[in-house]
Amino acid sequence: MPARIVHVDLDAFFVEVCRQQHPELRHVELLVVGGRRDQRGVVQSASYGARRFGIHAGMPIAEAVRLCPQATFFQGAFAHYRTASLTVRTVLENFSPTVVMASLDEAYLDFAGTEKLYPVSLLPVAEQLRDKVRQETGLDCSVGIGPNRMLAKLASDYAKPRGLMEVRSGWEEGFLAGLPLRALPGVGPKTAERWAQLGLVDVYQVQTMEEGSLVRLIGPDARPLKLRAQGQGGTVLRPHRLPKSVSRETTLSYDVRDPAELERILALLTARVAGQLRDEQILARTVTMKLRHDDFLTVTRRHTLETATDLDAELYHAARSLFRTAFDEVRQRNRGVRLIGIAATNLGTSAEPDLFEAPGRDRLRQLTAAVDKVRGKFGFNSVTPATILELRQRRRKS
DNA sequence: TCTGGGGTCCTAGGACCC
DNA sequence: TCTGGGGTCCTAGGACCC
Repeated sequence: MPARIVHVDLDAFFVEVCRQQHPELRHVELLVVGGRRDQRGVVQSASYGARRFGIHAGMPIAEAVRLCPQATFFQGAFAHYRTASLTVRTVLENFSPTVVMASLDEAYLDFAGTEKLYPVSLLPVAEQLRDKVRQETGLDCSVGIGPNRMLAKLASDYAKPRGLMEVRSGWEEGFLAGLPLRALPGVGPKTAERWAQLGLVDVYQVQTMEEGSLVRLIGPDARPLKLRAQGQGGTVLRPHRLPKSVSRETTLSYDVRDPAELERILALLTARVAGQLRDEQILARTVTMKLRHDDFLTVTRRHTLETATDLDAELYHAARSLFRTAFDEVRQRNRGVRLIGIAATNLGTSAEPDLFEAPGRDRLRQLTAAVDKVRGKFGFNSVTPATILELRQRRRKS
Protein backbone atom coordinates (compact mmCIF):
# COMPACT_ATOMS: atom_id res chain seq x y z
CA MET A 1 0.00 0.00 0.00
CA PRO A 2 1.68 3.25 -1.06
CA ALA A 3 1.83 6.06 1.50
CA ARG A 4 -0.44 9.06 1.08
CA ILE A 5 1.16 12.35 1.95
CA VAL A 6 -0.50 15.76 1.63
CA HIS A 7 1.56 18.93 1.45
CA VAL A 8 -0.09 22.27 2.25
CA ASP A 9 1.70 25.43 1.16
CA LEU A 10 0.27 28.84 2.03
CA ASP A 11 0.25 31.30 -0.85
CA ALA A 12 2.31 34.48 -0.32
CA PHE A 13 2.00 33.80 3.40
CA PHE A 14 4.06 36.70 4.77
CA VAL A 15 2.42 39.19 2.44
CA GLU A 16 -1.08 38.04 3.34
CA VAL A 17 -0.44 38.06 7.08
CA CYS A 18 0.85 41.63 6.80
CA ARG A 19 -2.31 42.61 4.92
CA GLN A 20 -4.46 41.13 7.68
CA GLN A 21 -2.56 42.99 10.38
CA HIS A 22 -2.36 46.29 8.52
CA PRO A 23 -5.60 47.17 6.72
CA GLU A 24 -3.89 50.00 4.83
CA LEU A 25 -1.93 47.33 2.95
CA ARG A 26 -4.98 45.34 1.86
CA HIS A 27 -5.37 46.96 -1.50
CA VAL A 28 -1.72 47.61 -2.21
CA GLU A 29 -1.14 45.51 -5.29
CA LEU A 30 2.65 45.86 -5.35
CA LEU A 31 3.66 44.78 -1.87
CA VAL A 32 7.12 43.55 -0.85
CA VAL A 33 7.65 42.18 2.65
CA GLY A 34 10.99 41.69 4.39
CA GLY A 35 12.46 45.10 5.06
CA ARG A 36 12.07 48.80 4.48
CA ARG A 37 13.37 50.19 1.23
CA ASP A 38 16.36 51.86 2.84
CA GLN A 39 17.34 48.83 4.92
CA ARG A 40 19.89 46.10 4.40
CA GLY A 41 18.13 42.85 3.73
CA VAL A 42 16.39 40.56 1.33
CA VAL A 43 12.81 40.05 0.19
CA GLN A 44 10.92 37.63 2.38
CA SER A 45 7.85 37.46 0.18
CA ALA A 46 6.33 39.49 -2.64
CA SER A 47 2.70 39.89 -3.71
CA TYR A 48 1.79 38.24 -7.01
CA GLY A 49 1.61 41.71 -8.53
CA ALA A 50 5.17 42.50 -7.46
CA ARG A 51 6.35 39.11 -8.72
CA ARG A 52 5.41 40.16 -12.22
CA PHE A 53 8.26 42.69 -11.98
CA GLY A 54 10.68 39.83 -11.34
CA ILE A 55 10.78 40.28 -7.57
CA HIS A 56 11.08 37.07 -5.59
CA ALA A 57 11.98 35.83 -2.12
CA GLY A 58 15.68 35.96 -1.36
CA MET A 59 16.37 38.92 -3.65
CA PRO A 60 18.21 41.87 -2.06
CA ILE A 61 15.80 44.68 -1.14
CA ALA A 62 17.90 47.16 -3.10
CA GLU A 63 17.45 45.17 -6.28
CA ALA A 64 13.70 44.90 -5.71
CA VAL A 65 13.57 48.69 -5.34
CA ARG A 66 15.37 49.05 -8.64
CA LEU A 67 13.01 46.63 -10.41
CA CYS A 68 9.86 48.22 -9.02
CA PRO A 69 10.38 51.60 -7.33
CA GLN A 70 6.64 52.17 -6.98
CA ALA A 71 6.16 49.09 -4.79
CA THR A 72 5.38 49.37 -1.09
CA PHE A 73 8.09 47.89 1.15
CA PHE A 74 7.10 46.64 4.56
CA GLN A 75 8.72 44.81 7.44
CA GLY A 76 6.33 42.44 9.19
CA ALA A 77 6.44 41.08 12.74
CA PHE A 78 7.51 37.52 13.42
CA ALA A 79 4.94 37.16 16.22
CA HIS A 80 2.09 37.69 13.74
CA TYR A 81 3.49 35.07 11.38
CA ARG A 82 3.80 32.59 14.21
CA THR A 83 0.25 33.19 15.43
CA ALA A 84 -1.17 32.78 11.93
CA SER A 85 0.87 29.63 11.41
CA LEU A 86 -0.42 28.10 14.65
CA THR A 87 -4.01 28.84 13.63
CA VAL A 88 -3.49 27.12 10.28
CA ARG A 89 -1.98 24.17 12.07
CA THR A 90 -5.05 23.87 14.29
CA VAL A 91 -7.29 23.76 11.22
CA LEU A 92 -5.12 21.09 9.59
CA GLU A 93 -5.23 18.93 12.70
CA ASN A 94 -8.92 18.34 12.02
CA PHE A 95 -7.96 16.50 8.84
CA SER A 96 -5.17 14.20 10.02
CA PRO A 97 -3.69 13.14 13.36
CA THR A 98 -0.20 13.64 11.94
CA VAL A 99 0.54 17.23 10.98
CA VAL A 100 4.16 18.32 10.75
CA MET A 101 4.92 21.98 10.09
CA ALA A 102 7.98 22.11 7.84
CA SER A 103 8.18 25.88 8.30
CA LEU A 104 5.78 28.71 9.18
CA ASP A 105 3.96 28.41 5.86
CA GLU A 106 4.22 24.73 4.99
CA ALA A 107 2.84 21.52 6.45
CA TYR A 108 2.85 17.81 5.70
CA LEU A 109 -0.13 15.62 6.62
CA ASP A 110 -0.12 11.85 6.75
CA PHE A 111 -3.21 10.22 5.23
CA ALA A 112 -2.04 6.64 5.65
CA GLY A 113 -4.87 4.24 6.36
CA THR A 114 -7.57 6.29 4.62
CA GLU A 115 -7.88 3.93 1.63
CA LYS A 116 -11.30 2.69 2.75
CA LEU A 117 -12.57 6.22 3.31
CA TYR A 118 -11.12 7.65 0.09
CA PRO A 119 -10.30 4.69 -2.14
CA VAL A 120 -9.41 6.51 -5.33
CA SER A 121 -8.39 10.09 -4.80
CA LEU A 122 -7.69 12.51 -1.97
CA LEU A 123 -8.61 15.50 -4.10
CA PRO A 124 -12.04 15.96 -2.48
CA VAL A 125 -10.39 16.11 0.97
CA ALA A 126 -7.77 18.51 -0.33
CA GLU A 127 -10.51 20.79 -1.59
CA GLN A 128 -12.31 20.73 1.77
CA LEU A 129 -9.01 21.41 3.48
CA ARG A 130 -8.23 24.38 1.28
CA ASP A 131 -11.72 25.85 1.81
CA LYS A 132 -11.56 25.31 5.56
CA VAL A 133 -8.18 27.04 5.83
CA ARG A 134 -9.55 29.95 3.83
CA GLN A 135 -12.70 30.13 5.93
CA GLU A 136 -10.95 29.92 9.31
CA THR A 137 -7.84 32.00 8.64
CA GLY A 138 -8.55 34.07 5.55
CA LEU A 139 -5.42 32.62 3.95
CA ASP A 140 -5.14 30.85 0.60
CA CYS A 141 -3.13 27.71 0.18
CA SER A 142 -2.14 25.17 -2.42
CA VAL A 143 -2.34 21.47 -1.77
CA GLY A 144 -0.23 18.67 -3.22
CA ILE A 145 -0.91 14.97 -2.80
CA GLY A 146 1.60 12.22 -3.46
CA PRO A 147 2.98 8.83 -2.43
CA ASN A 148 5.90 10.51 -0.62
CA ARG A 149 6.98 13.89 0.75
CA MET A 150 8.94 14.92 -2.32
CA LEU A 151 6.08 14.33 -4.73
CA ALA A 152 3.50 15.94 -2.44
CA LYS A 153 5.66 19.04 -2.24
CA LEU A 154 6.38 19.19 -5.96
CA ALA A 155 2.66 18.77 -6.61
CA SER A 156 1.79 21.74 -4.40
CA ASP A 157 4.50 23.82 -6.10
CA TYR A 158 2.97 22.93 -9.42
CA ALA A 159 -0.53 23.82 -8.18
CA LYS A 160 0.32 27.31 -6.95
CA PRO A 161 -1.53 29.52 -6.32
CA ARG A 162 -4.76 28.24 -4.78
CA GLY A 163 -4.56 24.97 -6.67
CA LEU A 164 -4.82 21.27 -5.99
CA MET A 165 -2.71 18.58 -7.56
CA GLU A 166 -2.48 14.86 -6.99
CA VAL A 167 0.28 12.57 -8.21
CA ARG A 168 -1.05 9.03 -7.92
CA SER A 169 1.33 6.14 -7.63
CA GLY A 170 2.26 4.91 -11.07
CA TRP A 171 2.33 8.47 -12.40
CA GLU A 172 5.50 9.61 -10.63
CA GLU A 173 7.88 9.42 -13.58
CA GLY A 174 5.43 11.01 -15.95
CA PHE A 175 4.91 13.95 -13.64
CA LEU A 176 8.62 14.44 -12.94
CA ALA A 177 9.61 14.12 -16.62
CA GLY A 178 8.41 17.66 -17.30
CA LEU A 179 10.44 19.31 -14.54
CA PRO A 180 13.95 20.80 -14.52
CA LEU A 181 16.44 19.23 -12.08
CA ARG A 182 16.48 22.53 -10.22
CA ALA A 183 12.91 21.84 -9.09
CA LEU A 184 13.98 18.78 -7.11
CA PRO A 185 14.51 19.35 -3.39
CA GLY A 186 18.23 19.43 -2.60
CA VAL A 187 19.22 20.74 -6.02
CA GLY A 188 20.14 24.35 -5.36
CA PRO A 189 21.73 26.98 -7.59
CA LYS A 190 25.29 25.63 -7.20
CA THR A 191 24.47 22.02 -7.96
CA ALA A 192 22.14 22.93 -10.82
CA GLU A 193 24.86 25.09 -12.39
CA ARG A 194 27.50 22.37 -12.01
CA TRP A 195 25.26 19.81 -13.70
CA ALA A 196 24.18 22.26 -16.40
CA GLN A 197 27.85 22.64 -17.33
CA LEU A 198 27.78 18.90 -18.01
CA GLY A 199 24.67 19.24 -20.15
CA LEU A 200 22.33 17.88 -17.48
CA VAL A 201 19.33 20.14 -16.99
CA ASP A 202 16.06 18.18 -16.97
CA VAL A 203 14.72 15.32 -14.88
CA TYR A 204 13.86 13.55 -18.12
CA GLN A 205 17.55 13.22 -19.03
CA VAL A 206 18.30 11.52 -15.73
CA GLN A 207 15.36 9.18 -16.15
CA THR A 208 16.52 7.98 -19.56
CA MET A 209 20.25 7.86 -18.89
CA GLU A 210 21.80 4.56 -17.89
CA GLU A 211 23.03 4.63 -14.29
CA GLY A 212 26.61 3.75 -15.24
CA SER A 213 26.86 6.75 -17.57
CA LEU A 214 25.33 8.99 -14.92
CA VAL A 215 27.91 7.84 -12.36
CA ARG A 216 30.72 8.63 -14.82
CA LEU A 217 29.20 12.06 -15.44
CA ILE A 218 28.44 13.33 -11.93
CA GLY A 219 30.00 10.79 -9.57
CA PRO A 220 28.48 9.51 -6.33
CA ASP A 221 25.44 11.85 -6.51
CA ALA A 222 24.21 9.72 -9.43
CA ARG A 223 22.47 6.98 -7.48
CA PRO A 224 20.37 9.17 -5.16
CA LEU A 225 19.55 11.47 -8.07
CA LYS A 226 18.39 8.57 -10.20
CA LEU A 227 16.08 7.41 -7.40
CA ARG A 228 14.56 10.85 -7.01
CA ALA A 229 14.07 11.19 -10.76
CA GLN A 230 12.12 7.94 -10.59
CA GLY A 231 9.90 9.44 -7.91
CA GLN A 232 11.22 7.79 -4.78
CA GLY A 233 11.22 9.76 -1.57
CA GLY A 234 10.68 9.65 2.17
CA THR A 235 7.25 8.71 3.47
CA VAL A 236 7.72 9.09 7.22
CA LEU A 237 6.57 12.23 8.99
CA ARG A 238 8.39 12.77 12.28
CA PRO A 239 6.70 15.21 14.61
CA HIS A 240 8.17 16.79 17.79
CA ARG A 241 11.84 16.48 17.04
CA LEU A 242 14.33 17.92 19.48
CA PRO A 243 15.97 20.85 17.71
CA LYS A 244 19.56 20.38 16.53
CA SER A 245 20.52 24.00 17.13
CA VAL A 246 19.22 27.23 18.60
CA SER A 247 20.68 30.44 17.22
CA ARG A 248 20.37 34.19 16.92
CA GLU A 249 22.22 36.42 14.52
CA THR A 250 21.86 39.95 13.31
CA THR A 251 23.04 41.97 10.37
CA LEU A 252 23.98 45.38 11.74
CA SER A 253 22.47 48.45 10.16
CA TYR A 254 26.02 49.77 9.63
CA ASP A 255 29.46 48.09 9.68
CA VAL A 256 30.96 48.12 13.18
CA ARG A 257 34.66 48.31 14.06
CA ASP A 258 34.38 48.75 17.84
CA PRO A 259 34.77 45.36 19.57
CA ALA A 260 33.11 46.58 22.77
CA GLU A 261 29.94 47.41 20.86
CA LEU A 262 30.01 43.97 19.21
CA GLU A 263 30.44 42.27 22.57
CA ARG A 264 27.35 44.04 23.88
CA ILE A 265 25.32 42.78 20.95
CA LEU A 266 26.75 39.31 21.41
CA ALA A 267 25.61 39.38 25.05
CA LEU A 268 22.08 40.25 23.98
CA LEU A 269 21.96 37.51 21.34
CA THR A 270 23.35 35.02 23.85
CA ALA A 271 20.66 35.96 26.38
CA ARG A 272 18.01 35.25 23.73
CA VAL A 273 19.48 31.87 22.85
CA ALA A 274 19.90 30.89 26.51
CA GLY A 275 16.33 31.99 27.26
CA GLN A 276 15.00 29.78 24.48
CA LEU A 277 17.08 26.83 25.68
CA ARG A 278 15.58 27.11 29.16
CA ASP A 279 12.09 27.59 27.73
CA GLU A 280 12.40 24.35 25.82
CA GLN A 281 14.35 22.57 28.58
CA ILE A 282 17.38 21.96 26.41
CA LEU A 283 21.06 22.00 27.31
CA ALA A 284 23.82 22.85 24.86
CA ARG A 285 27.41 21.64 24.88
CA THR A 286 28.78 23.50 21.87
CA VAL A 287 28.82 27.26 21.29
CA THR A 288 29.41 28.64 17.78
CA MET A 289 30.18 32.31 17.22
CA LYS A 290 29.76 33.77 13.75
CA LEU A 291 31.18 36.96 12.26
CA ARG A 292 30.67 38.31 8.79
CA HIS A 293 33.26 40.87 7.71
CA ASP A 294 32.03 43.84 5.68
CA ASP A 295 33.44 42.23 2.53
CA PHE A 296 31.16 39.23 3.26
CA LEU A 297 33.91 36.90 4.41
CA THR A 298 32.08 34.76 6.94
CA VAL A 299 33.92 33.06 9.78
CA THR A 300 32.69 30.72 12.50
CA ARG A 301 34.52 29.65 15.65
CA ARG A 302 33.20 26.98 17.94
CA HIS A 303 33.96 25.53 21.32
CA THR A 304 32.66 22.45 23.08
CA LEU A 305 32.14 22.78 26.82
CA GLU A 306 33.00 20.21 29.46
CA THR A 307 29.42 20.37 30.76
CA ALA A 308 26.23 21.13 28.89
CA THR A 309 24.51 24.36 29.94
CA ASP A 310 21.54 26.68 29.45
CA LEU A 311 22.98 29.56 31.48
CA ASP A 312 23.62 32.96 29.88
CA ALA A 313 26.86 33.46 31.78
CA GLU A 314 28.43 30.18 30.73
CA LEU A 315 27.40 30.48 27.10
CA TYR A 316 28.53 34.08 26.93
CA HIS A 317 31.90 33.31 28.51
CA ALA A 318 32.60 30.87 25.68
CA ALA A 319 31.10 33.10 22.99
CA ARG A 320 33.14 36.09 24.07
CA SER A 321 36.48 34.33 23.97
CA LEU A 322 35.61 32.94 20.53
CA PHE A 323 34.72 36.47 19.47
CA ARG A 324 38.02 37.89 20.71
CA THR A 325 39.99 35.35 18.70
CA ALA A 326 37.92 35.93 15.59
CA PHE A 327 38.02 39.70 15.91
CA ASP A 328 41.83 39.66 15.65
CA GLU A 329 41.39 38.59 12.06
CA VAL A 330 38.90 41.39 11.42
CA ARG A 331 41.46 43.86 12.75
CA GLN A 332 44.34 42.39 10.75
CA ARG A 333 42.30 42.62 7.57
CA ASN A 334 41.28 46.15 8.52
CA ARG A 335 37.59 45.47 7.99
CA GLY A 336 34.36 46.19 9.79
CA VAL A 337 31.82 43.66 11.01
CA ARG A 338 28.54 43.34 9.19
CA LEU A 339 26.92 40.42 11.03
CA ILE A 340 27.37 38.78 14.39
CA GLY A 341 25.66 35.68 15.71
CA ILE A 342 25.71 32.82 18.17
CA ALA A 343 24.44 29.27 17.93
CA ALA A 344 24.04 26.58 20.56
CA THR A 345 24.43 23.05 19.22
CA ASN A 346 25.16 19.57 20.48
CA LEU A 347 21.83 19.71 22.29
CA GLY A 348 20.26 17.39 24.81
CA THR A 349 17.33 17.48 27.18
CA SER A 350 17.69 19.00 30.61
CA ALA A 351 15.01 16.77 32.09
CA GLU A 352 17.05 15.27 34.91
CA PRO A 353 18.98 17.54 37.30
CA ASP A 354 22.72 17.14 37.61
CA LEU A 355 23.50 15.70 41.04
CA PHE A 356 27.19 16.52 40.82
CA GLU A 357 26.90 20.12 39.81
CA ALA A 358 29.97 22.27 40.23
CA PRO A 359 29.87 24.52 43.32
CA GLY A 360 28.80 28.07 42.54
CA ARG A 361 26.71 26.96 39.62
CA ASP A 362 23.70 26.60 41.87
CA ARG A 363 23.67 30.31 42.65
CA LEU A 364 24.04 31.17 38.99
CA ARG A 365 21.06 28.97 38.28
CA GLN A 366 18.93 30.62 40.98
CA LEU A 367 19.79 34.04 39.62
CA THR A 368 18.88 32.95 36.10
CA ALA A 369 15.59 31.48 37.31
CA ALA A 370 14.72 34.79 38.97
CA VAL A 371 15.44 36.66 35.75
CA ASP A 372 13.26 34.24 33.77
CA LYS A 373 10.41 34.80 36.22
CA VAL A 374 10.49 38.56 35.74
CA ARG A 375 10.75 38.14 31.97
CA GLY A 376 7.80 35.75 32.04
CA LYS A 377 5.72 38.52 33.59
CA PHE A 378 7.03 41.64 31.93
CA GLY A 379 8.62 40.46 28.70
CA PHE A 380 12.15 39.65 27.62
CA ASN A 381 13.39 43.24 27.66
CA SER A 382 12.38 43.87 31.26
CA VAL A 383 15.73 42.43 32.38
CA THR A 384 18.93 43.05 30.44
CA PRO A 385 22.63 43.00 31.16
CA ALA A 386 24.00 46.44 32.08
CA THR A 387 26.11 46.41 28.93
CA ILE A 388 22.96 46.18 26.85
CA LEU A 389 21.30 49.05 28.64
CA GLU A 390 24.20 51.20 27.63
CA LEU A 391 23.80 50.06 24.03
CA ARG A 392 20.10 50.90 24.03
CA GLN A 393 20.73 54.37 25.41
CA ARG A 394 23.34 55.07 22.79
CA ARG A 395 21.03 53.88 20.04
CA ARG A 396 18.22 56.05 21.35
CA LYS A 397 20.45 59.13 21.34
CA SER A 398 21.69 58.56 17.82
C1' DT B 1 21.84 45.05 -7.13
C1' DC B 2 24.92 44.18 -2.88
C1' DT B 3 23.50 40.19 -0.57
C1' DG B 4 18.16 38.17 6.26
C1' DG B 5 17.41 34.88 9.83
C1' DG B 6 16.17 30.58 11.30
C1' DG B 7 17.30 26.09 10.55
C1' DT B 8 19.14 21.02 8.51
C1' DC B 9 22.52 18.04 6.64
C1' DC B 10 27.02 16.90 4.70
C1' DT B 11 32.16 16.78 4.10
C1' DA B 12 36.86 16.76 5.35
C1' DG B 13 40.82 16.81 8.18
C1' DG B 14 43.01 16.19 12.70
C1' DA B 15 43.24 14.24 17.39
C1' DC B 16 42.79 10.39 19.96
C1' DC B 17 41.91 5.58 21.13
C1' DC B 18 42.23 0.63 20.59
C1' DT C 1 61.86 4.70 13.01
C1' DC C 2 58.20 4.57 9.92
C1' DT C 3 54.12 2.71 10.37
C1' DG C 4 47.36 -0.05 9.70
C1' DG C 5 42.67 0.50 10.15
C1' DG C 6 38.36 1.65 12.25
C1' DG C 7 35.58 4.45 15.27
C1' DT C 8 34.45 8.67 17.51
C1' DC C 9 34.74 13.37 18.66
C1' DC C 10 35.88 17.94 17.38
C1' DT C 11 36.29 22.09 14.27
C1' DA C 12 35.36 24.80 9.95
C1' DG C 13 32.95 25.54 6.08
C1' DG C 14 29.42 24.94 2.47
C1' DA C 15 24.95 23.77 0.18
C1' DC C 16 20.36 24.01 0.75
C1' DC C 17 15.51 25.15 2.41
C1' DC C 18 11.72 28.53 3.55
